[in-house]
Amino acid sequence: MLNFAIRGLLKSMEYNFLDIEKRWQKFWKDNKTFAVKENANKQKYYVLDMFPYPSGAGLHVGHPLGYIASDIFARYKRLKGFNVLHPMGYDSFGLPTEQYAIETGIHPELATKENTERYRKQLDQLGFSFDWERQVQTSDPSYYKWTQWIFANLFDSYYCQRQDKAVPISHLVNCFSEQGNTDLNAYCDADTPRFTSEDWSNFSKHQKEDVLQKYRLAFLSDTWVNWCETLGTVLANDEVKDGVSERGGFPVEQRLMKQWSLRITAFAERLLAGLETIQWSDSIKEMQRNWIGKSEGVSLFFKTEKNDCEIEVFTTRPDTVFGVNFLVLAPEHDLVRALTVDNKKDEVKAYISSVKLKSERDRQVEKNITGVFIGSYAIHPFTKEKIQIWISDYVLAGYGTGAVMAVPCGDQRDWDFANHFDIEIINIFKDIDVSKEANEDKNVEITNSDFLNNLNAKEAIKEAIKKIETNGIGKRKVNYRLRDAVFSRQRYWGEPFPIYYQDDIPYTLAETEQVTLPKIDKYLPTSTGEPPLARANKNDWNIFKGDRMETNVMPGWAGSSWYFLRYMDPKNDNAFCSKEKSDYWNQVDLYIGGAEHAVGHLLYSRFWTKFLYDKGLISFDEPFKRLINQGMILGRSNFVYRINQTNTFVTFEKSTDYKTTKLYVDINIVDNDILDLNQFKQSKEEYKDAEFILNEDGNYKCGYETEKMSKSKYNIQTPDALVEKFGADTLRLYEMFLGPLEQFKPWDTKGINGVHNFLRKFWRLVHDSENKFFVSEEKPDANSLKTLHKTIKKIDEDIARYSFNTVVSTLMICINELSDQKCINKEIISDFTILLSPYAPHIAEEIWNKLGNETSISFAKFPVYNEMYLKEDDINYPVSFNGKMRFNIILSSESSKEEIEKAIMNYEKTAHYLQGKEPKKIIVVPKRIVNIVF
RNA sequence: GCGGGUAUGGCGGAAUUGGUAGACGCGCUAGACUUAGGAUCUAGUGCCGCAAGGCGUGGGGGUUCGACUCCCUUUACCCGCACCA
Repeated sequence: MLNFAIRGLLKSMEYNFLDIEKRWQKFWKDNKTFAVKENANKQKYYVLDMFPYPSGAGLHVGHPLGYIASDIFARYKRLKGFNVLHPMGYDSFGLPTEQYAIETGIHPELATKENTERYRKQLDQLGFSFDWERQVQTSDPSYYKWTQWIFANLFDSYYCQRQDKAVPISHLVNCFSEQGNTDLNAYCDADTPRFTSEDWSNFSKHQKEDVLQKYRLAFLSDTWVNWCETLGTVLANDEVKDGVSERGGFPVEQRLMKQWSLRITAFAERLLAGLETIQWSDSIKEMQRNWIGKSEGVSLFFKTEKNDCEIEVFTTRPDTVFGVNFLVLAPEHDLVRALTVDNKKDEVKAYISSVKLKSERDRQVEKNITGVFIGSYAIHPFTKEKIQIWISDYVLAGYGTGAVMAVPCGDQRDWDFANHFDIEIINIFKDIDVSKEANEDKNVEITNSDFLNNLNAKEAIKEAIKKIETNGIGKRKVNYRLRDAVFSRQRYWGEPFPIYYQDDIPYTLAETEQVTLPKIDKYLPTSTGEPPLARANKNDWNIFKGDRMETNVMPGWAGSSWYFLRYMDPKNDNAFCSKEKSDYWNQVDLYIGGAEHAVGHLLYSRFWTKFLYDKGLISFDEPFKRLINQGMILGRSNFVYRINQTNTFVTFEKSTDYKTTKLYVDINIVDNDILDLNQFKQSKEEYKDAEFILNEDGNYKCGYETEKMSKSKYNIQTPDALVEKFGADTLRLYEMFLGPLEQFKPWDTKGINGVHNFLRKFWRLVHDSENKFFVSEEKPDANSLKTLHKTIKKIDEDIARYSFNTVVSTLMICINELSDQKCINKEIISDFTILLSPYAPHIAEEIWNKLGNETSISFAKFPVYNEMYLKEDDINYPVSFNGKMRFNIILSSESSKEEIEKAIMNYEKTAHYLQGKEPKKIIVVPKRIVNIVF
């Protein structure tokens, strides 16, 4: 017994990570080790993490993965002499907290405070080198003041297409009063009316503002939304399932609502082009390209038979224009009402309301072909023939012009539609059968098409556009799928708009005024369906101007679109960030975060950055130079198998012999897939009397599956328990050791002992049996120098390609070799400690300190690789026969090709592998390999 | 349907420009020290085979003296987008 106690004590004396880690975390905090200042003499490096939303659930082992990688990189860059900006903060506005407030009545601000404090504790225990002096929090009024400020700037700007940049709206007003808008090249809504300077001066202030709204980069517009009456809110597409809200199952309808939008579409081309200048993964760039969805074609006008209106269609295939024999409009199209003939009105009305009940997603899933002929006709611009006008939900109001020229022979959807409604299919393709399906192949000759006959698609497109433009019936046009970003949320926990209304005209508050979130009694919409902020009375607002304040709030991505700039100058009261500071810190050099933000956050921040650049407020127009998306860490869920209608659970091996139900079991009561039966019985009342059918070893073996970590799957691994058991250094190393940063990988704690042993092995190398630190002052021997420099070289190379997992193995190999060499040389150990420090900073500080250093290892000098130490006198050549490696032979590195050939031909084993044949060819790659072909 | 990615031992993974496939770690096997081991140390460990040898990077084909790596083709899985005119 006594023996046991002493052993336990000795073991804890060995490498006492708990004590070491606590001590150094305190040291860093007390000494503000990682607080950073601008320093013109030092080269800057900016390493950023996607800041977390502080949820109530806290961190699981997947969260810190990216933070560990970025921290390693930041620490590495510091050792390399860079002035490193490595901040952290919280994206603290958001729905879950608001939902929690609705349920409990607890103010989101309070819940947010608790959550951020817990996050901070969990982050601190992992030893990150964040500069917490620079923390930002999007829900903090001193932060969102500037989010509001940027919004107000967007409101006061329009996009000038001549200068190709955002310009103050006051310029536009000047143009209007001097020359109207007829000769203006400014980005605006398609339905903007043309007016002269005289018109402008005669406009009422409402009319003037209506016009300006068509140009402003932040503007009010009627937008189709998924409105849920019962919840009193607008829902995102994925919150709607089968026409009802996912939460609660309440009915949802399409409704036109006045909402703030941001004119991101004005930046579409630049957002596309900018992708060429940044180092992001191909998949993310491709997703953004997809999202922007550029297509080049022509917009073509079809006159209508009776009315004097024209229908504009967009097409990428003007070459097929002679195949057009009907038009299809989106049911929501503006002209539908005017073009519907009297005896079709009821049918059209019924169709439109049936479409309105379907969400956009439903419409996409729907495969039934529906539509209505609205009774009137358009005139084909070339053949002058009468063609029918239809409406159908396969045409989307939000894409292109909301109308298509139907070419049934050349477009499968048009073909299906024509086929379904028995409309004629005109064939314009030579020797192609279109009676079974449309021909979408462009490599065919066109016929039956007047001036386009005998051309292929490519030539015909060119010709068609030429003719369309000279005839004045249309224009070359670039179309984007990207839509303007809806910027209003009918919620409470978000940034209030710096907007008030007077006579229903929106005005921004003065720059000196900041509106903050008013206190309200409940976090729910009003009984009339107004957003929660409408509950605030006039004197609940810190500022109240005009007739009413804006009661929507901004969306979650508002604050995160520019936070990387605020870190540069987090306490500035006079600007969102001084130009001086943003000039110094400049772009984010390395940005690490999850791929789930591929298009949302990453596109919007690019947009805001370009806007701020246009305004001359920053001097770069792409925010994140290099982006890395860390892969998700998946959980490993365990299952038990209950035999149906019984309380008996059968072990995995025998589960197929019975009819069973597979149930999740908490991974905390399972060890190596073996279930702890007692704990299982205690875990739930219904399991109290559970019976078991065990396997041959007398154990209950659980099934397992690898899937996303979530509470409901009982497979959450928190870092806390692991830090306590193995220490933060071990956890950091282990998360990196799991595999490539960008890959998805299952979490499994089995291997964690391995990296823990590595740290202990290092500790034991420099401590004697009494756990006394000991290194030798002698000159290092050649072998150890070789080991060290091999390691330095590989680490430099690996970090340069963000291969963090291989660095861990390299460090392990280094310690294995130094241990074999019994190397406790002070110089070698010092350098190794520095190499290790970005990964395991606590143990590194401890050893560094014991080595006699008084300052933190964080600013030590990264050892420099010296080729000299790796020189080899002998090379161990692998010798292959017909490409198959047979044996190794040690030869001098100085040997010539001839000498190598000779040595090998004389080698005893060679004859055996030649099987009596003569070699045809001997390939010698110096210092690499020898291959004998026979 | 379109776009992007992945596939290597029992497991996580390594192999950077075509040059010894399986580094490193887990697990497993045997042994040592131990009253004990979920500690430590030593040796072994891709598969088949007693061996010689053969086979091996999802499948098939090709280029090459030599292919996990390059080309063609195919399968499975993951991610994103989609009646996009």
